[in-house]
Amino acid sequence: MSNIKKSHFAILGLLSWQPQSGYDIKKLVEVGLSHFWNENYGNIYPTLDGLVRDGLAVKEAGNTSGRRTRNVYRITQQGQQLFDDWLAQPADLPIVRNELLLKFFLSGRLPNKASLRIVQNYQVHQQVILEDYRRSAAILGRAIETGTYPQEVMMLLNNDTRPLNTKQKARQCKFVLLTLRHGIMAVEARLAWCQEVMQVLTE
Amino acid sequence: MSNIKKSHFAILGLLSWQPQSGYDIKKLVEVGLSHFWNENYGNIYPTLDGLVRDGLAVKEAGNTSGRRTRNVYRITQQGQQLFDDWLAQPADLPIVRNELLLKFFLSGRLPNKASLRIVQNYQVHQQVILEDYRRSAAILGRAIETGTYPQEVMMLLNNDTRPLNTKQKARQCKFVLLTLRHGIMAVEARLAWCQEVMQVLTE
DNA sequence: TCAGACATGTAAGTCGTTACATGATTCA
DNA sequence: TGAATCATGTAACGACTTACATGTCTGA
Repeated sequence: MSNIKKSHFAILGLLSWQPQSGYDIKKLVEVGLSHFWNENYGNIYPTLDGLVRDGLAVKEAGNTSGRRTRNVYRITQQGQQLFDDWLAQPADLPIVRNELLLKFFLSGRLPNKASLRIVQNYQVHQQVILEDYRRSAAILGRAIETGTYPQEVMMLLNNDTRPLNTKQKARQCKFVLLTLRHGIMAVEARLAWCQEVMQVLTE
Repeated sequence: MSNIKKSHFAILGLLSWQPQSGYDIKKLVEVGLSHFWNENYGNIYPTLDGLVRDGLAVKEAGNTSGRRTRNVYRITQQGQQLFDDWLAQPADLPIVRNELLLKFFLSGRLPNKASLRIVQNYQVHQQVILEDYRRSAAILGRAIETGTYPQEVMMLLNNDTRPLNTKQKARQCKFVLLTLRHGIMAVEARLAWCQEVMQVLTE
C-alpha cells in the first residue's frame, strides 16, 4: 500500500460520512470546511483512484438522472478500518509558518511605524474574516435550534446531491458550527493581539 | 530574476538584521522563531546561493578564529530595497489545513466519546506548549525590564556568533516577545475552545 | 579520544498547486 | 445561444523536506 498522506485521510473520512463523487467532495470542502481545510481537483481525483487501487473505496458508477456520468465512491470495510485507526492517533502538530508574524518580526529593524502598519492591515483583514465566520455561525446556530434547514444551511453543507437524513444533517451542522467556533475564537485572539501590540508600540 | 518565494524573503530579512551565515540563520530560526517559522539547511544554502546570484546578497568569506570556514552573507542595497518592498505588501492569507479540526469534524460520525478523546488529547498538547511559551516569555520580559541579557536570553536569540549592540538586542527581544504573545494568545484561545467543545459534547 | 556542536552542501523525494483539456446539461 | 454549473481528469511545476555525505573544532 502506497505511502498515505493527509489528503487521503481527509477524502476517506468524507466518504465515511456518505458515498459521494469527487465533485461533491470539492464542493463540500470549499463551501463548508474552507475555514480549516482545502482540497483541489488535481489532488482529489488521483486520490480517489488510489483509494480504489488500495481497496479502501469502491467506485459506483451512479448515473444520477440525465446528468453526465457521476463517479460516486463508497468507503469499504477496509477503508473504514484504516480511517478509524488514523482518527484514533493524535494529530501531528502542524509545521508553523506564519507570514504575518514573519513580516512583523522582520519589521522590527525599522521604526515602529512600519510594524504598526503591518498590524493595522492584519487587523482589518481579520475583522472581515470574523464577520464572515459569525454570519455563518449564526445561520448554523439558528438551524440547529429550530431544527429547520433552510437554503442557506444547505449551501453551507452543499447538500443538494448527497441526500442526508435529519439526524445526519443536525450532526453535520453541529460539527461545522463547532469548528467555526474554533475559527472565531482564533480570530478574536488575533484581534486582541493586534490591540495589545498597537498599544505597546505607540507608548 | 528567478521567481521569489517566502523562504527567500525570510532569509533576506534575517540578513537585514545583520550579516550572518546559513548556520546562524538555521539556529536563530530554530531557537528563537520556531513558534512561527521554520527553515532547514536543504533550503537555506541553495537560497543563499540564489540571493548572491540575483545580486541581493554578497558572500563574505569570513573565517572567524580557528573555526572551519564560515560563509557570512551580507544583504546588498538592492536586496534591502526588494525586501522593504515585500514588507510593505500585505501578507498573503495562509492556506489553512488544520489536521486537528479535520479529525474533529470527521469524528462527528461516531459517538461523542470519540470526538471528546480527540479534543482532550489536543488540550493536553496545547497546555504543554502554553507553559513552554510562557516560560520563554517570562525570560524575555525580565531581560527587557532589567536591561540585562543573561545566558538564557542569548540562547533564545542565538547570539553567540552574531554580535549585537545593546539597542539591537533590546529590539530583538521585544519583537520576539511580541510574536510569542501572539502564540500565547492563540494557544489560550484553543484551550478555551476545548473547554467549550467538551461542555457542549458532554451535555 | 570521542562525543557533540560547528559548518556546508547535494540529490532525491513528497505533497500539493496551477494550468490545461474536455465535454454535458441547464436555464435565462 | 451562450454563460454558468456540473463533472472528470492529466501534466507540469513549485516549494519545501528528508536523507545523505563530509569534514573541523572543542572540551570532558
